[in-house]
This record gives sequence, structure tokens and C-alpha cells, in this order.
Amino acid sequence: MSKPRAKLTDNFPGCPVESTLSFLDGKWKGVILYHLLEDGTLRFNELRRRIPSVTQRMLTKQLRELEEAGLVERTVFPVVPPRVDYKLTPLGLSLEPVIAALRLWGKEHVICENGRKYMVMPEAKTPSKAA
Amino acid sequence: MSKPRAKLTDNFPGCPVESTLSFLDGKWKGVILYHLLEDGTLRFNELRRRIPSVTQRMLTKQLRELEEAGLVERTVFPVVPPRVDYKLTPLGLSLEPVIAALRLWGKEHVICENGRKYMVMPEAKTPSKAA
DNA sequence: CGGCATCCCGAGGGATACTG
DNA sequence: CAGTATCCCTCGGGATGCCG
Repeated sequence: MSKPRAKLTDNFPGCPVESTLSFLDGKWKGVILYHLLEDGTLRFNELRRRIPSVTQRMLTKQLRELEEAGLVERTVFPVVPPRVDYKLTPLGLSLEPVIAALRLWGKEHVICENGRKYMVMPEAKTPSKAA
Repeated sequence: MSKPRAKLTDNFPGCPVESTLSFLDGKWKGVILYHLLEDGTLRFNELRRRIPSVTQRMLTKQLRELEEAGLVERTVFPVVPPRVDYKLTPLGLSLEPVIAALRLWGKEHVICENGRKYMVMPEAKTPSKAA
């Protein structure tokens, strides 16, 4: 709801880019959004399982920030073993093209393996034979 | 060139998103890329002027990281007043859809004003009267 | 003009332990 | 199950000053 949630960005042509990125800021927001887009609704530990190297502290924090930003909706069920669902709000869902673009570029240009990243150059010059 | 420039990402479905975001990490990479996409080639101070609140230290750092990542090419002209040009590499240019998506979402959902950001909700429920 | 070098601070974020 | 609460430390990043 139009909170002045500002992080001092430039009021300049590139600003929309800056602004959008500021919502994806933090180490895990992108992946969280990705999984919520994929699976619709997820419980806390379901998310954890999908993002193995996140700690519960960080997952909680990032989810709260996403919630505050109005991108994620948190639903608490008052049941014996606590149950909390996370899903995207309409605003969160509107990020789908952004996440899709990020994902596509990653799939095309980055090899993710054993927690390492390797760049994949576009113009494969294949100097003589690929390494 | 396939340097193991890793920042420990998850080897999981969301990984491409993570990976791509890791290249946009840092406070200014997104905007820098945006402006280089817009203008093609820019000198150091031309970039500074387009990103008023960046310090030269930070601009330098982020440019170096983009260069190391293979997204930006730096050309030094050995002339009396030093001249350095920055432009995108083919790999950098390939990020165009990503930046475009970021920019579009920002333009549609964020109002950037006086260094503040205001969210623009999609479903204007106007409960009774907007606050 | 286009940088480095240095100092310094606070936020980001990991590890661990406890709780309703 | 889904968190809080602490501790602690790295490092992102601003400010300032000097240089070829």
C-alpha cells in the first residue's frame, strides 16, 4: 500500500531497473519468487527443501520482506503442528516475466554445477577445440 | 571465459535465477547495464552523470566486476586527458531482455520520485476510498 | 579525466540454541 | 513445524584525499 519503502534510488531513466532490482535484493528473494511461481503455494519447510543452502533465519527474513513489499502472502493456520502457507500476491505474480527472463538468461549463459558457476559465452569462438 | 567465479549457489531448479541475479549484484550493475544498453558506448564521467548518486569508487568497482564477468568491455585511449570507453560485450548485450523486463516492471509498478519509491498495486481494490 | 588508496561504519547474513 | 533470539564477523559501500 504505497509505503515509502525507499532505498534512495536515482530519479532517473534507469530508475525503474533500480527499483525492480531493489525488490529482488537479498540473497534469496529471486529463488523464493521462482519457486512460488512454479509451485503456487508452499509451506515454510517446503521452501527450505527447495533452497537447500538457505538458513531458516534468512528464509524467514526474506519472506517477511517479500511480504512487506506486498509480493508474498503469508497464511497461518491455527493448527496443532503449526502450518504456514506462502503464496504470491497478484503483484508478486506480475513479476513472472521478470523471473522468467532471469531464468532464461541463466539457463542459456550459465552452467550451475556443484555450487559453482561457469559462464557460457554466446559467440562460441571455439578457438581450436572447446576446453 | 568460464572462470569458476562462483558465489556458492544452489545446484537446483531455481539456480539459473540465482545465477543471473548474482551478475546483477551490487547496488549499481543494473543501472549501468541499462545505460550502456541505451547509449551503446559511454565514457566514465558520462556514466557518472547518468547515475548521479554513485560515487566514483563504486562506479569503478562495479564496472570492473562487470568487466571481469565478461559483460562489459573497457577501452583505454592513451591520450593526454585520459579517455576510457565502456561498452557491452556480446554477452552483455544478451542481457537486454532481462534489463527490459526489469525496467518494464518498474515502470508499471513503482513510482520513483525524489529518491523515494512508492508501490503501485495492480488490483486497485479501492476498498472504499484510497488512502 | 579517470582513476587508486585509505579509513571507517553498518547492514547482511551465517551458526547455533531455544520455543510455542 | 515454523519460527525467535543471540552472537559474531565479513564486506559492501560511502567519504575523503592523492595521482598520472
